[in-house]
Amino acid sequence: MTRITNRIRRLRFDHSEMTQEELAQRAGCTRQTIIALEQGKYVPSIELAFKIALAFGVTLEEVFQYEG
Amino acid sequence: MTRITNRIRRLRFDHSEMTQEELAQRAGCTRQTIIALEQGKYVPSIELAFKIALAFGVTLEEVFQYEG
DNA sequence: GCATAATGTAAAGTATGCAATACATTAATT
DNA sequence: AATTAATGTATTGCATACTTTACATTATGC
Repeated sequence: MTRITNRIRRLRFDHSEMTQEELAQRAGCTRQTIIALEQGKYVPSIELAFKIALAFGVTLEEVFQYEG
Repeated sequence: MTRITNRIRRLRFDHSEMTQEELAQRAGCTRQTIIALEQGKYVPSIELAFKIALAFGVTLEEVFQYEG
């Protein structure tokens, strides 16, 4: 019932097809976490959300959206 | 060891001294959660962070900062 | 066909966000 | 001084983010 969506998978491919592994390393989390996030299995903490946005060089809102 | 800070308390006073109770109601959480957040006792979920930003009418980054 | 890279699935354990409840303290007003 | 509003402290409990480890599947290239 969360209202948070993300564009991680799309952003990965927009960024020269960055692999899940590489994104995980850049964001300082495990590959499993990236997989789960892409599949919408859970919503990241704010800290991880910021790190992922940083890994892509975009703002948090460009990666994660709140569907009010 | 989290690197997340917030400006909730300042924003409350910038918004006609909104009380913790009123902010809690607008954000859909309890007053205890607002208190704990202001005291830096924990970091909110992304969902709550978005709701708080909405309550103030600002972006998430204007409320929460990642100290890289 | 085989090797390798990329992605996916599964399960167990730790840490913590947040609610809920109850009580204490500090203004501010009359 | 007494009342009320605002803020703070403390505790219990549940849900879930995230890690770790291990194994399975699906490309892609030689």
